[in-house]
Amino acid sequence: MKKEALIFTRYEAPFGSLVVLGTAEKICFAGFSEAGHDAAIALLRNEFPEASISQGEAKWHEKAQTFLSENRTLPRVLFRFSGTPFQCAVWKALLDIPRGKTATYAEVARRIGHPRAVRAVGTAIGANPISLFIPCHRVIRSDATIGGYRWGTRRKKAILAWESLNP
DNA sequence: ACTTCTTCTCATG
DNA sequence: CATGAGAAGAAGT
Repeated sequence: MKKEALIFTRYEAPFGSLVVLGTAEKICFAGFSEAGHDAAIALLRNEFPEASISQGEAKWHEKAQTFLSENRTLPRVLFRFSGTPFQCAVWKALLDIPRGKTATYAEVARRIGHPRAVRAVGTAIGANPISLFIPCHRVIRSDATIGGYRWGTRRKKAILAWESLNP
């Protein structure tokens, strides 16, 4: 199988160092890594063992930067979803959450037509490879408490705070 | 009234 | 088969 060429860029955000990975055209992964440059690469290689990863500036670089500085939403066509149909449905639903707002897991479940599959939704959101850009951090529990977060609940709070303080 | 516990639910590994 | 980034209702304090 031919190795896919993927490009990554690191960004500094108020809530941590972000690593964004994708093809020249589309973003397929985003995560946090404070542990340093090498650790970031290791993380990416671990997520995509079959890809050849190098640093560089892809087409989405400018938009990603705009997103971080102006806190805007990215068009979903910019993302490359890889996952089960269920996961894709969940992630698309997340993109419809207005910036600065939050939704509950139950609401997301209802939106995709499985009102009772709240738990499954939680798992699917947790598996989201493009954190931050797909606003998984905007999803909270029904009683308004912060649920879990793949990158730590502390970070989840930080992001939410940043979003509300940044018009 | 508040806290804990029990049960329901469903995609995933 | 067991588990999870949940939720609603019951039971106990």
